[in-house]
Amino acid sequence: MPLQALPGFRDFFPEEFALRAHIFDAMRRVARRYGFEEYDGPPLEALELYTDKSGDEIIGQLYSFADKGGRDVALRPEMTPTLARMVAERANGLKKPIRWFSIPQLFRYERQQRGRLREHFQLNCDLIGEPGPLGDAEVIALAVDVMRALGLTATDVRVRLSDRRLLAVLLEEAGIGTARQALAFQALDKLGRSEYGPRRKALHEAGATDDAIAALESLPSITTWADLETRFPAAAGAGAPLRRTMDALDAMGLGDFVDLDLTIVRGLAYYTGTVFELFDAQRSLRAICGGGRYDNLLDRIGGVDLPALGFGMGDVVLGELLKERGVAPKAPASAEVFLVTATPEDRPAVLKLAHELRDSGIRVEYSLADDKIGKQMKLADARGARMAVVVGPDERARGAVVLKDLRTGAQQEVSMETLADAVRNLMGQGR
RNA sequence: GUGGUUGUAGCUCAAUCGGUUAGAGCGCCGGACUGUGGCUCCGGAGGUUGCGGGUUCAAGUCCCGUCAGCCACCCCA
Repeated sequence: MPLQALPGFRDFFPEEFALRAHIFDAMRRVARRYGFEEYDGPPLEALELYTDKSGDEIIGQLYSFADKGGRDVALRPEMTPTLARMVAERANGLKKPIRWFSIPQLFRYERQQRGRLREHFQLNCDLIGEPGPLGDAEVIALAVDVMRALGLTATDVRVRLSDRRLLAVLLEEAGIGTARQALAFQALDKLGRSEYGPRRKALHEAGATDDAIAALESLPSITTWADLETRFPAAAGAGAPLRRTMDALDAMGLGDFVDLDLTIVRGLAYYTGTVFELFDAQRSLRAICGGGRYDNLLDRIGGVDLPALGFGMGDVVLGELLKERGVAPKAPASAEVFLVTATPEDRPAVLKLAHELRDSGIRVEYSLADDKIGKQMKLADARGARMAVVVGPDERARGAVVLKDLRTGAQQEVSMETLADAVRNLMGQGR
């Protein structure tokens, strides 16, 4: 066996490529529907773009090396620094809010697992220059609509939504101040999992009281505004932006997808407000999508002080979910019409007709060898062709061919001049 | 990076206690059905049992290493 693809990298055979194209297509269609414009940047960047000011979380698993000129470079692990640079370059000339999206291939060097490779494609949508909660709703709605465009419903996929501004106040009220906030965020993220134990201990050692820890542990049980206002009457004000975001999603008719979930904090340190993740409803896969508001990041990276928010949605977990839910596309028929020669003398007519059909946009194939009709028909069938056109001497003498519907088996004689029309006519039926 | 677990045709799997030439279904290729596909029948190709070492008269099977997949951790784009 020849060399395989590197660990964590994928070969896309036609069937897999069909799934990828299906996902990309839904992403593009929906993003454009929201008025987002597509952009891209280089897949290889200077290492310092990531080590400098970006979140330290990523640099440990950068896919980096020295190029032949001795430059330290890295395959991009995320799109945000590139986006920040590009926006900063033209910030003055761009009408706000900026709505941009991209589907970059991203890389990271780490041990692969299911749903987590060394390479993936990720839809990135960012809304820049809008501080208000309607912007948050807009971006979350976009993510949800990609799910819907792919045939997923509120019983397949859930949005878990929180807000760091609200969390900070809640923790403060519970007796966990800003000094211990990072620890508390980590603990919150791990709550209910086996790794929570050590975080709890760390919190305790950092001086958090038993009451404060108990309050933190009760946050997952808060799933409605009523719960929140009952438990933290004084903190409800800090939840106002989040509430307006959720109200907007309700008004759009997408409320069914959304759960208030105070355990969502996101790993990246730069989030400053709304944070959200999309999961499969059964929670058996990793996150499909994650994002939030990062109002200070553009200033830090690009030197342009603009509020912003966005999300990343990877193709790997999403593809697995589509297969699991049975909404992945079947590989499309490679040819719609298959032309068959009865004798070698029919070849020129087949070539002419095939080319005319192709010119009119129909997917056409024909046997390249002078096989017997039966064998050519077998190939037509294997290709999934909707119909076959048999070109033989008898009909050809009359300027006609036989058009056969491979689904019903019915066939009719059609003049060569009207073949394209007859084909289109037949394709219009059924489907 | 750490720990656990699994590796047999393209795919899904079989092979007694360590015992002849590692099998089957599907798929693929070819043929029969002689101007018409699906069905059926016949034939064929395809394996260094992931790779390397060790134990043994004998290894797909036991041991060690390694690589790869999966799971958990780290981390989570």
